[in-house]
Amino acid sequence: MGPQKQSNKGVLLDVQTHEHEGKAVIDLYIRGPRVGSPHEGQGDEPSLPPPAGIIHLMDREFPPYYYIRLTPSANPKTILSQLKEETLPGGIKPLRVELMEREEQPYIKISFSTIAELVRSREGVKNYPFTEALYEANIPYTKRYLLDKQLIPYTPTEWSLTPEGRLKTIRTIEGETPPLRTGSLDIETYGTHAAPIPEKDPIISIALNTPAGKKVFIAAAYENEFTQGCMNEKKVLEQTNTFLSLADLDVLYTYNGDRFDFPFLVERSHRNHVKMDYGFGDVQLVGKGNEREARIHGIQHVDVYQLMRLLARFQVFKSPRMDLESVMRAVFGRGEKSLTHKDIVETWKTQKGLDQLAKYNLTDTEYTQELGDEFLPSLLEIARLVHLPLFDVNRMTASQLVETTLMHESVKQGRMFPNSPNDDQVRARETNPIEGGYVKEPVAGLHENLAVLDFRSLHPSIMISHNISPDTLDCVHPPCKEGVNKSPTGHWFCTKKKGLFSVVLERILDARIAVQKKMDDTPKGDPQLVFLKGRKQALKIVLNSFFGTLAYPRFRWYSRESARAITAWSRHYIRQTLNWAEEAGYKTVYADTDSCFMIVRERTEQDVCAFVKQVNKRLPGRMELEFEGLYKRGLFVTKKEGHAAKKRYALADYENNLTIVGFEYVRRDVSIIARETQKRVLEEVLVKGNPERAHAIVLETIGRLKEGNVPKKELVILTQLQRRTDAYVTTAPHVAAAQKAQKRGKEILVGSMLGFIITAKGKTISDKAELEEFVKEGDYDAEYYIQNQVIPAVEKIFAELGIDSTDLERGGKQTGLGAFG
DNA sequence: TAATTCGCTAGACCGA
DNA sequence: TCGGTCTAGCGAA
Repeated sequence: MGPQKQSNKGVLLDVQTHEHEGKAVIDLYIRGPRVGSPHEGQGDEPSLPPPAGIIHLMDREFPPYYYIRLTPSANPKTILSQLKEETLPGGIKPLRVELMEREEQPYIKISFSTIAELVRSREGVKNYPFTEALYEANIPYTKRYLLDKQLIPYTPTEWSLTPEGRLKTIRTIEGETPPLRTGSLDIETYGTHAAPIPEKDPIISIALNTPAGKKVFIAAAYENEFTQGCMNEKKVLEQTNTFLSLADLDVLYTYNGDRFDFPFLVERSHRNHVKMDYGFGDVQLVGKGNEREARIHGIQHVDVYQLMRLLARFQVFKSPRMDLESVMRAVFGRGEKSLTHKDIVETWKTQKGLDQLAKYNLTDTEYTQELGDEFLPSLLEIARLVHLPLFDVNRMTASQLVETTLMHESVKQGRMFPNSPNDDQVRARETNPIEGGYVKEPVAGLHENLAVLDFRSLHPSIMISHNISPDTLDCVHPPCKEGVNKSPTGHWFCTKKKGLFSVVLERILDARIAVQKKMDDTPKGDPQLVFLKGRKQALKIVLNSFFGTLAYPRFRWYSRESARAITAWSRHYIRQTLNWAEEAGYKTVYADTDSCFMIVRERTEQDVCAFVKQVNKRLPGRMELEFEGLYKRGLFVTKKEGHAAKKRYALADYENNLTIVGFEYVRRDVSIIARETQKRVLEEVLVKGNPERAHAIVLETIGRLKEGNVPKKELVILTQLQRRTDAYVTTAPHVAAAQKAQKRGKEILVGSMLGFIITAKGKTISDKAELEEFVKEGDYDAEYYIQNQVIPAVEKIFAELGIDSTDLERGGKQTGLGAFG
């Protein structure tokens, strides 16, 4: 451990594992204090960085283990001595066997020298006659370490060593975390195949964006201020290694590095006999189902593509496509189109336009960097919350975040984790779904002076207020049975002892409120705000994930009755609120799960807020109704079948901002021409109060379509291909378009977003559908876009205003406004 | 191998 | 050619 002896404090960055002399060893990567600082971003060579800041500690005293739960008839002591003597099936000798108690149940804790032995032992141990079940038998080893040691990554950490230099203690301590050093990488490859193949196609350039400078290494005789020409691929790879080592990063961003850049880098390095080493260790590609993950020793590889997908799932931002440029535009409102693979092939063939190639290569790293830096605070907060390295949380799903958080609390409370369900249990759970939230049928029409109220974090607040948790469900105490936590479903939750879920949720909710308070107290423009915003975002994400997992059939802590109780209470409280509003003299026009719309009439915002206050007095615990806003106008439309449509409405506030919910305008599977026309119509109707103008806009759009000069990009319909094209029962337009493209030799991946246009040629709509790239400008079915896109998007709006739009159906031959006006 | 249910709409498909 | 039913996708919360 050597020269770091003087300092035993640092920031824990990563935990990994390796095997040494037949023993599983934990590797801890800790950022020690940086001495001095490198020159930032000047010149073409990174200047020498400070002395390597990463400390590598090893813990050799943490054997992997799991628990055995014994059958009721088994004698724990006898079995303990038996297991101590015995060699397990497969010739495995346990390292340690101990008897222990959890929640008043005896368990045997069985430890092994290596992870491989633990894994191999499971089947045999499971089949012993005295074994009822194995517990905590498939917890990843490094996660187990963080759980048991209660260590939190990215927080200050202190450790001590024995005189022999072995790790004695390690713990998380209070203190500030210094900012992380981040950089980004992007590669370009050359190949004429449909998709690049690492075994065949070379890397032609690599761009790097680090605090020590920006650089493109290109395998060509081309140089400029940021580009260095290299003789060949090997040289490009070697230069990259050197540059990255000197850049001394904590975090390296890529965009899809897991599935593209790193598989390439690993394979091409191998073929060129170049050792990949960015200053500390090599790069590992870990298979995970059909996916791959690229893990770099000592540096956190944050795949920004994975991160953006995580954030998109939590609706932090919305983008129909997930490529770098689309995401940039969705998040920052800017982002230039990158070179296509075809452009790159052409450039490389002719060796003309290398400046462009280098520029785009570098631009992509800049975009990746911007996105990464923007959301790193959120990711860091999640990492701290669930006590896992950035690398792991970067690739996690909602249920994994929740599961990990609950595991930490379980360890703290000395509880055993429930086991994951087997396939039969999953199937049984799937066939028995729970009832969801309440949606009130709206009163169709154009309303004036609307107030919108909503429950702040509805499900979490119900869970906290009624102590809902699988471990408090139907507790044994008689008074609880008829207490305040008796749910409308008839089940009840303990009123004496807080449950696992409630404890965790309350902690997160309190943290979120504290962050909000800090934000309110922080002056505008303070750089601290960025981090606070990120933290708040992260807390919200995790907070909102708990309810869903309770009803998720594969979840360890699945509890149908808990989930049912939550939704039953949610329906109860929203209905209750609607009633109270009516009693107070408001007319309620709509409600969906946690929100409530009512007509204010002659009352003021103060009146509404006073009403909200009254409601809050009557709500239990941490439940809270909030005043969301006041609106000048709101529109609900009638469906084809005559009832008012739920989950679609439009609002205009007193600052003339338009909010559109559920309508075609927000749907990616509708053409831009239809969406934009709908938005303009809603704007005229709700914001400007000018329906005649709205009508004229539609006629004008229909005219443009008929003339045949609407550009392609306004006609594209986006739809995701959710399975292989041959796996569909019916051939929808996007499937038909994909099949045609496949016949032309295009490779189409499952899950990809297809952009298609309804052309003039063909009988059915599917016949006419072609992927955008195969359609010439001007080749579109004007009738389709008029009758099936534009008119359906606007006619229901006009219908609510009493405007006869039958002239639209006939293609805008007439211009009358019918009954209106 | 990883959160839920509610709801709308389209276009294909099928039988009369 | 019609009308009903089913498949599929997407959004709200």
